[in-house]
Amino acid sequence: MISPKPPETIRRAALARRTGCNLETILYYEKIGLMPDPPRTPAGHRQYDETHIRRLRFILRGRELGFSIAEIRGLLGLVDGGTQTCAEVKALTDEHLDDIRAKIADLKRIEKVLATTAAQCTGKKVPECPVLDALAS
Amino acid sequence: MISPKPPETIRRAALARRTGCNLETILYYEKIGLMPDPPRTPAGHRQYDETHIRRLRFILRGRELGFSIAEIRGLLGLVDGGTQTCAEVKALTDEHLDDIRAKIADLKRIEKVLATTAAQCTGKKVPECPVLDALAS
DNA sequence: TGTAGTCTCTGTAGGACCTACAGGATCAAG
DNA sequence: CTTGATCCTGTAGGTCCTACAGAGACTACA
Repeated sequence: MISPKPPETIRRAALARRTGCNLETILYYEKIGLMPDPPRTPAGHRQYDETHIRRLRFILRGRELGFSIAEIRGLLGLVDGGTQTCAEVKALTDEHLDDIRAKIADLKRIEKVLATTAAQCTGKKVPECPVLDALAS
Repeated sequence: MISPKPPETIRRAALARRTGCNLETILYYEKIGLMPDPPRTPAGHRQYDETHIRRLRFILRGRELGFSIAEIRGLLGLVDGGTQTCAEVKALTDEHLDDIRAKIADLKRIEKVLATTAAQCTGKKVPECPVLDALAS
């Protein structure tokens, strides 16, 4: 009898390729506890699956968006631990929401300015650029 | 005769307070060339003005939004240097625009998920959290 | 004018978050 | 069974700050 669904594991290099993550960073995230210790082959090679891919993508995107490791740990904690009370989760979530909405607002301001700048680009010199004003206020 | 407008300078600690920046980080940004060498008092103390405040706020917010020092340098270069051609500025700007729009999209996805999560918080246990799914796809 | 308190300077060391490499074992294809 | 890619552990390095040390300067108030 053939086992109906072999677990479909990938190794570290494949995980790196599929997420765009640096090879070594995967080890680092494991060391600091952001990524779980994965199962190993008898020879000690790490075996990852879909859940690892999703988790790593989340971490990477979070970092790109300016969340600290601690903040990502917090967000992941909302997923991992069923141990928190609902009130705690709500407080944490609301905090993150405020932060995220502020970031969206800022990015939109930059976007608008850059789009305007790009639109003014018609072969002349750089206009008196209002980029700073947009963000510094 | 009184000089009609004294230049209104502030010192480093005041700049730090008004921007939320760490005191030492100001020196660091000066060292790496993100902030200009400001004028000094006869005794060598740095004198900052409004333009420094605006520039520093821009840098800080940029960092919070996940831009690297190099990227911020690029954005500031759009302001500082009148030396680039318009085509170069446009290419740079468009690149940044793509990045920024991707970030906005991601943040909106997280926002939606978190808002949903928060809304489900009614005193029960943590729901099967779809946070990962929202970002990892 | 003294003197306390806050500020400034330069320099260097340390922390957070990766990233690269060394030296050796393992694996998959031909 | 060899070859080249991949894996392991460990450690050293890079970026981006952050903190502190030790000495000097500025401000306010008695």
